[in-house]
Amino acid sequence: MNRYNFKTIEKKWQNYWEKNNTFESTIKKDKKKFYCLEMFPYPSGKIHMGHVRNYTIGDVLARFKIMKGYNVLHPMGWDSFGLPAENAARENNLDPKTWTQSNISIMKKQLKRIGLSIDWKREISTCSPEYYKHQQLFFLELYEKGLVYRKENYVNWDPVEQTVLANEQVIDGKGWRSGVTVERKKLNQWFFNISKFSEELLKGLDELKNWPEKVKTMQKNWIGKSFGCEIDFKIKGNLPINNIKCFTTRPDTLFGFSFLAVSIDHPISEHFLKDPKFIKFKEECSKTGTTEESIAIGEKIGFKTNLLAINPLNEKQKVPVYFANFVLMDYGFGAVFGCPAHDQRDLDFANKYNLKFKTVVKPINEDNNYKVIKEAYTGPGVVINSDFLNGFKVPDESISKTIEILEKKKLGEKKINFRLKDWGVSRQRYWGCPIPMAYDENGKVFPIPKENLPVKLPENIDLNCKGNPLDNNKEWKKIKIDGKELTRETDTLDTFVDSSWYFLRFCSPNNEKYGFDYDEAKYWMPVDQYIGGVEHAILHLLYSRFFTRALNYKDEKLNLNEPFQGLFTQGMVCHETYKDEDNKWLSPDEVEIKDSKNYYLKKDKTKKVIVGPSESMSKSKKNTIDPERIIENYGADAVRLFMLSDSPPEKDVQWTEQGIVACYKFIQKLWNLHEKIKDKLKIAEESQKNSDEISKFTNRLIDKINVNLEKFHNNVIVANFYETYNFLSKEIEKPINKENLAENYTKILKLMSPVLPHFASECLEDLKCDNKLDWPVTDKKVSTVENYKIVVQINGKKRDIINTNLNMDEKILVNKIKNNSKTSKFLQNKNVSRVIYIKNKLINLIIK
RNA sequence: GGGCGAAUGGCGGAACUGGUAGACGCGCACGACUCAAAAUCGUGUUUUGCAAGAAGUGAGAGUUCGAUUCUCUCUUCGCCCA
Repeated sequence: MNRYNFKTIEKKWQNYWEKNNTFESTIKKDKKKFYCLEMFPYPSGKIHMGHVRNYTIGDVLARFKIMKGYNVLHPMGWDSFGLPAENAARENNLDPKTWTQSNISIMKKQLKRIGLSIDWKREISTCSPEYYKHQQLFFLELYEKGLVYRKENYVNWDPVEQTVLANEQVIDGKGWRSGVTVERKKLNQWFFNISKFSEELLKGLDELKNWPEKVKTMQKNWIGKSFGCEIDFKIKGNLPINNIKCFTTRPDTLFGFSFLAVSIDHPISEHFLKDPKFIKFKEECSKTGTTEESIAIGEKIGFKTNLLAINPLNEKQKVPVYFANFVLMDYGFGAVFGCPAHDQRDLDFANKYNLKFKTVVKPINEDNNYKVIKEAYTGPGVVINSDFLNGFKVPDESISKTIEILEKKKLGEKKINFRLKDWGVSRQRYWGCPIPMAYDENGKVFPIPKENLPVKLPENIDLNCKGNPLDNNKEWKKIKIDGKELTRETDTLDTFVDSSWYFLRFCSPNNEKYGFDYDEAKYWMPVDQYIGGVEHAILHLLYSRFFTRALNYKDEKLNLNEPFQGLFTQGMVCHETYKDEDNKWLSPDEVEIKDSKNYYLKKDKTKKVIVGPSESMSKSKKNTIDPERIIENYGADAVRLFMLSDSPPEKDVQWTEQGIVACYKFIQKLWNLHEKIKDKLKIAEESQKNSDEISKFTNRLIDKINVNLEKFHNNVIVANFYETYNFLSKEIEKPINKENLAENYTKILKLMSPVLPHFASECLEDLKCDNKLDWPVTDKKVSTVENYKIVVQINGKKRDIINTNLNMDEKILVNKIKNNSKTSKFLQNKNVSRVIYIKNKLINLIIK
């Protein structure tokens, strides 16, 4: 028996697909389109198992849709701008372009070995001027539409990296990469006005029926719509300040007012800039980061002013005004009223500065003497100690009625507030898309004329300088526009901008005039199925949703709001972690498994290995497995099979050597079976009666695979394949009709081909079948109704399974059960008081 | 602290709209082949019991003829936000 030689066979089919342009996609208006997209990779140097899982899931779907007759677009590209290239270039004394391009060519080869149904003619790379010149044009268009603006803003400044960090790059007040405490710094930055779309982006989520609820909830929370009230507090004091506006979601606790806290960046701060104590306080504040998290965890500190704020509902009450580090200028109006009894942050603050406060909400089962002492009460209840608000139910009634009263008295106004802030896109980096702007000596902004695009990155730069290399490049910085001497913007765009429209570029990757062609984009968009890691649940997806809207804003030429119709977020690939006796990480290659409990060092078998928990593969823990080596040893089909088996795709999967070996062996077994079937087809009697068993099985299998593919139950599909093997290997031992076997076996191979494309293609060719890969349909001629197995329950307990005919009469069935040796013993001397009969499925006899 | 989700054999996991719990794989055990091993093939594998049977899907209740599935309370874990 021939062994299945995956090396030659996989290469053969990959060459075949490439030569025949099998996966090249063009617009075919008569066909239904399907745009299948996986998140494009960052070209870090090597593909990792996470990529393999991601692209296998996508590939199975794309191949399935192709076979179903859809016109499928399945492209691939490179998210090739970004910091790692700069860092690597600095370390190896290379330029980022060379480093990136060599990584791309390596990774492309590796991806091709997985056997993906990619249309490589559409390959794009975000770092190429052919890509980013369009992005610069979009930037200018958005600028014209008023969606891009420049403002001075406080940023998280990483003093080591010399760059601005996004909030999510600040962890525990420290830079995610440098680990150094982040500082606050004021810089001129470019912003995208994403907050203009807050409401739309929130509402749009309802349309996204094929998105995981989890992701939608995360986006909802991120956008953070809150209903509340804007209150104008009158201010008394020795400064020309008459009022301070606050936004609050809890106006119903206004009688619990104890202090007013404003951000250190609040406009009133200019009156204090000469006070050295205030300057000192400000410096102290800048030590804690600006993230909501660092503020929540960090100590709450305040600076007391001589100002007093008057409670609008009780003019006699005057409370102190503080500057406080926990109030953010860009949320609401940069000022909050403090109600310590019902907000933990306020309570911590009040206790620190010995401020008096009142309890104004009590839980329902407490009496009116209820008092908050150490823990703020934020739950539902009833308003107390609040004059005319007393008795209102918290929260719904109390909030809406308080707002009503405030509005009537002209003291406040109902307001909706969003947490979502505008998107700062300026990065002080070299390896990114240059922002096509320039300034005169007064700082006046001049957009680069569109005909001068692209603004290309200079080459041969010095990356080892401090700060932004572009800023240090005096020649590049100089530019003349209309005879005017100007200085270029030296910041580059956040790489999230690059990935906010690449799905549009794939529709017309070679269009030189514009980022995409409207007709082509209208045909292919939206992406029918987008697949990627859940770590992009918020930012990348939200930015892409914004950018699509922004491109369509005002002219509506694109006529598209939501770029991703369907979204699937796959889990990570995990592996056990190993350490030696000195607590140093070990890679799986260094470890030998003796039996399931004892692990030893390969090079020194007297030394035990400490096995840690399975965690997502990462270089730092050394628990990575190199896909290239695995494909080399076991073949692409085996890897694909393993990536789908074991765990549902949305959950993490555990990589094990045994698992991949089992998949490899299974393909061998399928091949052996294939050889047996071929023999059988040579000798099988044509006259042999047509057995329905195999047809019935195939019919059921088609139904199952269809359902499981649509629902991404990929692990169940693999189980279905194993069942199929088990069934077929027994079935072919029986006498069998030749035609019937050939027909059904062909169908089965086709069902397997999205998962095992090389293997299935080889077998189909070997059978000299038509090479047309159409998706099998069930054979309607095969009867499925002859025998029904019915579950017999007595008092709800399963006692037997019996064969019946379709829709058997209840009385006959009960009689049958009474005379059945297995069930009759439970019925002796008992009366059947009730019968529940679900035709063709189950019968339950209730006895007393 | 809030929101969302999960919990099923030794392990990963399956079970359609409330209708046979444990599919399928791994592991393990036994057997066949072999001088032997590997590979391969076969049989078994929730617990308990010789068996008939009984118990059993994190714990406790509830609805129902019937609950892994629905409701409530609790425990643990995960993710996100804070």
